[in-house]
Amino acid sequence: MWFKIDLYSSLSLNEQIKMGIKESILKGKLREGDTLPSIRELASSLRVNPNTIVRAYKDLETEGIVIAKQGIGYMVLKGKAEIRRIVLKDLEKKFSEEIFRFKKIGFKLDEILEVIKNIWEK
Amino acid sequence: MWFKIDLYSSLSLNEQIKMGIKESILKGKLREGDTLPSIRELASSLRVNPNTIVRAYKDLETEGIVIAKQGIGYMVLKGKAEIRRIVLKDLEKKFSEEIFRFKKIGFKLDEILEVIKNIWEK
DNA sequence: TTTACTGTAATATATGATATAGTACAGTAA
DNA sequence: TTACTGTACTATATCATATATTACAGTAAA
Repeated sequence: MWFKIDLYSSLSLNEQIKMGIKESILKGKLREGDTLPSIRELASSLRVNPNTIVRAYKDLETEGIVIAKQGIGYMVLKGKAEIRRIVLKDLEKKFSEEIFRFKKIGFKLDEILEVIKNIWEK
Repeated sequence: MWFKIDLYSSLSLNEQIKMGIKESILKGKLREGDTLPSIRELASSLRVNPNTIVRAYKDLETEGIVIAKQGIGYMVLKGKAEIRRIVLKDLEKKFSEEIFRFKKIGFKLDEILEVIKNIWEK
């Protein structure tokens, strides 16, 4: 498969799978119009329960990234550029609450940016 | 009390309490040498189980921010400046994994900084 | 039509993290 | 002695996450 599961990640399996599919699109391993690996196939190759794949695929469908076709499979609806935008939006949502907390406490934007740069350089 | 608990926060009670104490120091409501509210007192004022406060206080002690004194209470060991540094380090740790993921995928630092700025301006 | 794939649905169970409940013990100080 | 402190321990509850299992339904090719 195009990505692997890290049992020690802070991300849940569900999130890792969704991210894995998005990354696959970004890397060009999946393109608009392609079908995702079947639920049972991905489940067995990642050694994960099929229900877990079902949930991830449905979430991706809700996000508008793929569409389900009974008896056929899941088809990719978005290309690289759109996924880039979506993923950056995901990041924004994920960091929002924490950043606001810091803003409220009285930290300055530059201090936060500095933290990000520090992480980046490691 | 100097802070409140948000039952709908994405942060656990434990994390909210630890953050609440740190913020209290940053706001000058708690100073080096002060004693924290007693475990039972804070538990009842936040309407939270005493065990939850115990855990939070012990975590703060592990971080070196307070020290326990049997029969007396918990005493604050750090001032504003040190807490500022600690809290920024906390942020760095919290964001690291996610930022690295983006770096690895091929995003540029500037794109991430842009996301942070977007959040900040809202 | 049969076969072998697809997705879908539903119920039950397991696990771990988090928080609660309650009781008992130990140190401090007035 | 009294009334506060922190500490320790065991039990229970809740929720999110993931697993296990079985059954049903759509698609396509032999």
